Amino acid sequence: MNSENATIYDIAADAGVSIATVSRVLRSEPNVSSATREKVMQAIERRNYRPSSIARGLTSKITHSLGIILPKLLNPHYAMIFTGAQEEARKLGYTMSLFPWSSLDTDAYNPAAMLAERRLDGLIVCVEYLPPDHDELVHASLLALRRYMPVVLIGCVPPWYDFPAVSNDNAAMMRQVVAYLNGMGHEKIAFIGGVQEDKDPSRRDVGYEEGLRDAQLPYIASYRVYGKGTAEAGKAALDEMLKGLKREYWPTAVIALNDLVAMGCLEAAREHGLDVPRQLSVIGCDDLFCAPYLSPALTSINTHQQQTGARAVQLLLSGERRRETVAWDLMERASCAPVNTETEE
Amino acid sequence: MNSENATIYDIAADAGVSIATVSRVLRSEPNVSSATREKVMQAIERRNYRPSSIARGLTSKITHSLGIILPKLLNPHYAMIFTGAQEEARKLGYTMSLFPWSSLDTDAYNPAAMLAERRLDGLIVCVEYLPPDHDELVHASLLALRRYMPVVLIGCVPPWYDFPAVSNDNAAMMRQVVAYLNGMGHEKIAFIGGVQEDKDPSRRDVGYEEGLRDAQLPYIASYRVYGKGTAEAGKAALDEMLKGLKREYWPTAVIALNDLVAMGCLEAAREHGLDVPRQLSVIGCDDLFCAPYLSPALTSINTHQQQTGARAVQLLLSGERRRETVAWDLMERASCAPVNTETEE
DNA sequence: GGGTATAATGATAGCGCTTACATCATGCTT
DNA sequence: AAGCATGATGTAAGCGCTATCATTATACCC
Repeated sequence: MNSENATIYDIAADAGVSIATVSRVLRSEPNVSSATREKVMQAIERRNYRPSSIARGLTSKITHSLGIILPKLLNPHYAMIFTGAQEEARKLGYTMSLFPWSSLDTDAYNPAAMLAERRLDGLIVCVEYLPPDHDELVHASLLALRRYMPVVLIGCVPPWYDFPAVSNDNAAMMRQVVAYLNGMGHEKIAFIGGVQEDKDPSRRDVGYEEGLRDAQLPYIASYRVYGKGTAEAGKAALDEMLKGLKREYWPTAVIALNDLVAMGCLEAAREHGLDVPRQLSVIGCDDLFCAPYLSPALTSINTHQQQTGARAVQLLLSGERRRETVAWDLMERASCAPVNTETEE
Repeated sequence: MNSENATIYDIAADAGVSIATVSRVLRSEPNVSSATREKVMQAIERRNYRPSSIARGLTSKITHSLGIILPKLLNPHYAMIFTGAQEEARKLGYTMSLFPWSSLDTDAYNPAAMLAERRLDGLIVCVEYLPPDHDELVHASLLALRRYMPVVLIGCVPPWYDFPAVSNDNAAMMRQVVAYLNGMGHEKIAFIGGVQEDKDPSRRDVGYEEGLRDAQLPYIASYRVYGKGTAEAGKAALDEMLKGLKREYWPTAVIALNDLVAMGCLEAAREHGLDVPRQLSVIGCDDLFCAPYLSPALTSINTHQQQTGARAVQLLLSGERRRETVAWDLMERASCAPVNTETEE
């Protein structure tokens, strides 16, 4: 195991050439005679030689390795982003390492030190919804990271950040969702968001408001609550909303920030004896792999996270400094239905 | 962005010492006077200097980076393993990179070349259930990888492989599951496995057989089918089983290889108009995050995958060459219930 | 106080590559 | 046949560290 590997000197000696020549064939430079190239290739083959990316990196300053920062892979949303990014990186000959970190808790473990020592060729940072007062803090962290390597952002990025980024047009997405539900006759449409609001126009909660306006529906504050974006939080949020309203005011549709929250909503609806979708339509976002297997199967938005991850890698490596938007698809399933016009109960 | 970083020479010059001394304080060697150490620390602070792990790796042969090979992160089972491994690695000062590869398709993209160039300090390989004729192939691939770095395996490892490994005692686990169901009165217990059987005694399907024997139940071949371990496959497998049997012979309980398969089973049961758990108990394995949110909530086995990942890292870095087993917990939820003794229909 | 163990520091040789730059055959030009 | 691009190879200087010596300063002993 781990027997000391051959070096470029060994190959040069074996092939009877200088290390510069070996290096040339390794990097497939043009000016090498085919006879020499052949000799070298054979020596490489014979010793099963692989150039050390470490040594290469020291000299050439490029390490062919990227990093990605995200809160947690256990959330399939991030697993999709990671997968998309990782696959794209691999295709381009890059390795991808994970540095878990949530932009929500800026005080916790900070990967900056570890990142600074690794000489990565680039870094992708998944930014979570930020409470208003976190904007500055997170921005400072990002600037610090950028001192060491190029950075591309993914997610809900405050508009004033001067970073290349890939995201969905969340507001437009939510406007479409509201229109979709309204098209089925829903007028009492609730929204269960993530952390508390701020004024970022790219946010989903803002899109929800705009959607109501487009549909000429009143904005009812009680229909809009916030949670932590988890299933438990989603369940608690809907539960509280229902408990706080007389039955006649209960919403007929609820839009969840993401599928985890939607799962919690389904659970809460079940506990309140609400039939989904007959009495309550539920729509999620992210289209997690389990969405079709919930009951009822969850209508959701496929946000093409893998593509988002892949694009981020492309931006990173191309050096283009711009913001991009990825399309989405409404996945119609059983959890949303036209509003029930028969008398309830 | 990416302004050329300070080097050890810059720090040495700033602090008025030699690079050897700077290196000493970096590695917190004892023989440095506190005055000198202080000077150096200040220079480091002032220039915001971080030693290059690349250069370090070249000299010291240790790169503080590990790799992990697994089929796909989109399967939460692997996301859990990765997370456990990654977190443990981070705690120990190591970075973790992902190399996707399934031991099932040995012919597809092979990460060996990329791995050989990276001078990783170790590699974790998640081995999937192997069809009999794959044993040798995969073993050869693993030996090839071990030429470059230490390897620790996770998962269902053929007993004759001479590699350190971490896994569950799958057979014992399945024996317990059969006993659990039998204890609720079930006698017609089906099993939906992964790839076709072989004789590996650590496998879940073998444990299923043993469990039946322990309970003095007959082994009925029609109750045991195989799929690909996905939700779709699970659904198709149960569907076919039911279609192939007269209703009176339908199993009253089904054990799924994992939660994905179990999700498929729930779906199939729904389509066949079977009430779970009144007419059919379903039990999964892995305890995915969505298990409690399925309906009915899925009874499953928590196999502590994160812990498995963490242990693998510990074995890797400690150099211990042995096999380990991780405990599991039965998570009782609503999808399993005592067998229904009333007349059906 | 001369001699010796010990702590503190410096000089320097790699680690395994890439990359100017130098060298040396070739073949073509005129 | 002298002159010169051009192609093919070699030489050697780093890249930013670690690690082994060698060297010097400090302390301690009889």
